Amino acid sequence: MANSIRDVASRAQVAVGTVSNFLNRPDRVAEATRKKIESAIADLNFVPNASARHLRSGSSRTIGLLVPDITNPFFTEVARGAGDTASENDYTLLLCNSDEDPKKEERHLKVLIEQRICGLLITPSFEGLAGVAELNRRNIPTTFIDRKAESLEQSSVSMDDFYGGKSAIKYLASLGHTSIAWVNGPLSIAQCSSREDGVMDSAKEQNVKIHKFQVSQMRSQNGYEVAKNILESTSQVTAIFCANDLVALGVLRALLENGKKIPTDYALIGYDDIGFSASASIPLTSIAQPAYKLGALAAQMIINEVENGKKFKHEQIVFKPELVIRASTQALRN
Amino acid sequence: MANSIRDVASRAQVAVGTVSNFLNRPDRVAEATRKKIESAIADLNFVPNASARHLRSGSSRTIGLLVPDITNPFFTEVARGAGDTASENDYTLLLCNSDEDPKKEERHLKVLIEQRICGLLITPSFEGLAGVAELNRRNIPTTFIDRKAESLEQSSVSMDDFYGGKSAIKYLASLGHTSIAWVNGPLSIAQCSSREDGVMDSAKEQNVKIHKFQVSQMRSQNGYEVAKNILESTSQVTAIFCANDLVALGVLRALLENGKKIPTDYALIGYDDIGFSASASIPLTSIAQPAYKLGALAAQMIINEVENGKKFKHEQIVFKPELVIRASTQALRN
DNA sequence: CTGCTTCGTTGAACCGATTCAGCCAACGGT
DNA sequence: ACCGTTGGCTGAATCGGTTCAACGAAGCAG
Repeated sequence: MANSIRDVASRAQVAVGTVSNFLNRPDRVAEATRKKIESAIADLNFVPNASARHLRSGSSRTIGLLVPDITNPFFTEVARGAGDTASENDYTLLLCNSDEDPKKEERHLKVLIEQRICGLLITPSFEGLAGVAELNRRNIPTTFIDRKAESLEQSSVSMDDFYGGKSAIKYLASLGHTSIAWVNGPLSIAQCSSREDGVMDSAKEQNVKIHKFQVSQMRSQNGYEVAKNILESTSQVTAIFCANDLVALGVLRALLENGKKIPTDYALIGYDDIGFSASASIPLTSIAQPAYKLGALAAQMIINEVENGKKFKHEQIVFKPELVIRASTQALRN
Repeated sequence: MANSIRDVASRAQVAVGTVSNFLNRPDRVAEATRKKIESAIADLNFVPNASARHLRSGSSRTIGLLVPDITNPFFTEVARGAGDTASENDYTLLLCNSDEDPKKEERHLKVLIEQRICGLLITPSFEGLAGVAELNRRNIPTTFIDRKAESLEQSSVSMDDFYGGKSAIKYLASLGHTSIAWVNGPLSIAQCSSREDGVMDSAKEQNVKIHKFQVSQMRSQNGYEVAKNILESTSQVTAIFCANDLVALGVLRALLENGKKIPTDYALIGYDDIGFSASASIPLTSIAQPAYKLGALAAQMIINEVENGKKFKHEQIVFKPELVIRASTQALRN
């Protein structure tokens, strides 16, 4: 059923090597021959077999992307960026979602190794470094997304979380807020911990008081639940900063249900600037992260590394997030 | 660097065929031999090469999933379901996002053919049937997701959109609404057209008046924009039904900005029941579609078809969507 | 002891591409 | 006329698995 390069060769009356040249280095093939091969390919409806190509050439032209939660719009955007870039460079992206489950993550890594991916993009969670070590042992280049690499042996494309945390507090202080609730996720997640450092640093500088709250997972439902604690707390909080938008949306819903007005009773800031934040019923001020760009750039970098081999030098690129002001924040009325 | 089955064989002092048997049919291998091979594999850190396996065996154990918009949480869930099921059956899922761009869709289909996928899952948009014909010509089984197959030659897993449209109107009528705005997407999309049929059918039955509005794309921003028309319309609309949740969320935001109260001024219903609807600031009543299940079942069906070949009989499975009542709807005050 | 299975193992052929040494004009310089 | 170079083409070897006919040994029946 499926035609091979040999069928094409015999129909075009040329050698198999010539067909291969036509496919990979068309400039090495004379005009007349080219025409013959082209029409043979069209007649036979020939499409080369990627497995055979990969086997012989030694390169799979496939990169893996392993994300912890494809449900989070932030990662969806990362995947879109990486996918588009891969496509443009004639690479195939193999997207794997671990659902924050180490078992699934391990299984996916095994599949990726079987596929002989030539590069891996990964957002390492607290665990997940064991699998990465395995990849390293096999000399498969790995690039971190949204988490800075500690070692100079690998590249990363990440965000300045310290700066992000800092700028949110600075902005709230500039609006006159002096008592701010900070709703963070697990400190074992690098991003959360850096953002908290930024928050505390800025708090000292601006002389505002931070009241810490914590969620176990950074999902909407968790934000909804923690809001109760904020409302019941005796401190005179006038602003709330959440470690991501999903949590902030949960908080927002709880506050409105309790008859609070945003931004008058509370100013509210999220993090990530996912699409839903702009169209939330009270559009959310947020710290924007260029998720698509993160994915696209990371893909570009790993492709460069794959193609330039040893002479490639690793980079740790760090973007500064950007404050996006919307309706959920305003100056404190005096 | 990478070890082959031959390295394993020589280290374990057995023939390559035996190692292959160990990998694929362990029961055919004696206990003692099994042990030798196991330790050789561990020593060499051997992982089989998927390309070589696929090339010889003729089956890639890979299924493709082509979605029109990975940004839409509905499709993200479909992908999650399909991915999990594929994984459980030792298949690899190749997820492609066409971004509703026919060019991208075509490119992805070419890649999928090169990869020699053994089955394709696709949500066909108005276009995109040309590519599918190509797949058919190559005898690659294809299963439609969220769109019923017209032909008995292929399977599909879809939703009863007529019923969904109908039940939303029936519910609103039961609350006392008699003048309802219906915000639909392009009728060229099969789902939209069926939902509209259901809406109109129910309207006649219940004796309510439908006011039609239309968006060109089913995204939040489009809903936000169309809301203006609803507000300006002279008709006494008391309820709004949108063809999906993203649009409904856009409408919701616009209404609140205009000082309207939900559900008292307007009852509002969406479609899909994406996660964000439950945690919107006014939780959205919606027509729930089991997206994860759709993806999971479709994957299971195509795997069955791939493995049972000709004796497999195609099925068109149709689920009934389910009304989920939340705060955005209530009985009309008289 | 012979004939017949069954079980476990062997190794060469094969899948469909790429690679590369080698070949044959044709051309240009001297 | 001779030699070196270049451009275009050839086809066998190869990548790393799977498959399968064939084979030896063991077990059992008669």
